[in-house]
Amino acid sequence: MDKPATNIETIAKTCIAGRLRLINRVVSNIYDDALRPFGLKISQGNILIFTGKLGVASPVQICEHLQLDASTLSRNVELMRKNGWLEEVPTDDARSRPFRLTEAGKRLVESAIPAWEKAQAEAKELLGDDFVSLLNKAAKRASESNRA
Amino acid sequence: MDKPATNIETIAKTCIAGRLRLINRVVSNIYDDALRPFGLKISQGNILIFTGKLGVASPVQICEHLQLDASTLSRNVELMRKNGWLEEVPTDDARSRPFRLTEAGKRLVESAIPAWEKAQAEAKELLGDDFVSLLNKAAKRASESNRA
DNA sequence: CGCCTTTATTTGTATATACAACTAATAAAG
DNA sequence: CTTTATTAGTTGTATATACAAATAAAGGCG
Repeated sequence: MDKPATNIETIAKTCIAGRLRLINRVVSNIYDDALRPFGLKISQGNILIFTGKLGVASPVQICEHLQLDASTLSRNVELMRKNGWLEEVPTDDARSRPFRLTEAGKRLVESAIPAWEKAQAEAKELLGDDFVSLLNKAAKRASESNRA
Repeated sequence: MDKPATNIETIAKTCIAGRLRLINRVVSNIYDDALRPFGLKISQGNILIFTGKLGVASPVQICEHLQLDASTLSRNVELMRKNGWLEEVPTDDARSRPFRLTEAGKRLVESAIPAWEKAQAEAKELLGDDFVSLLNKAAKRASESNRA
């Protein structure tokens, strides 16, 4: 046993991506279930939240913060624009297409907060406090990683 | 300040789902990059790994282990079957459609192990040892959660 | 000013994901 | 043994995601 050969068993038991993806599915489903009455999914919710925080957001800003591919965001924003939750903001740089929450978008976010709280509590209960505590640091590192 | 009103700032800073999704994107990209030379994505890789572990796997088994929707798995298995990595196994219960790795599937998994190891090391480095240590427990809980 | 590079976004294409509805087959009830 | 309920998968539809390529507008340089 000089070299501990990595085998299928080992990967099945230790793969970080596999575990993360599994947890991500379960947790995203918790939030999606809670937000369904509002016609909102957590994927879009997080974009709305960050947009609200920024006031006026450019796609490139959101993509950096959330580590989203630009093409992914583009389509997601388009859907939320059609839903009346986001609106474009005029700008001098014609390459950029910044946007902000509409009034309807703000009302949506406000009204969904109790559902978010419920999902958040359920997720915390499921994953355990210690894990959740470490999420912040890990997410910060991931958010700042520059692998492009 | 009787009731600490949850506001947009709070959600932006604390949403478990948002953080998990972000980490999941970054980490999945690490593995997908590493596995790209093999025409394999980590989403499929994990299904192959679990199939290999089980020997013969039924869709419902994989879905339970990985907390995947049956329709998701169905399409994913179909792709890997077309790629020659999975093959159907005859069964007496005509409702079930179990499958196993083909020889090519086994070879693929074996050949991709060094790339997986590289990605695994990179992910560990990025997320931190303490976080990775807690992943096991959290994933186990998520895997056993029964929210259907 | 005109060319070249960089930056910001969109479009084409493919996989991942889930929900709802459907099909088919076994199991359970009577 | 027939009817009903349960179980296993697939298909329709919609969003999420990323990569590659295309578009378009600034910015920099000679």
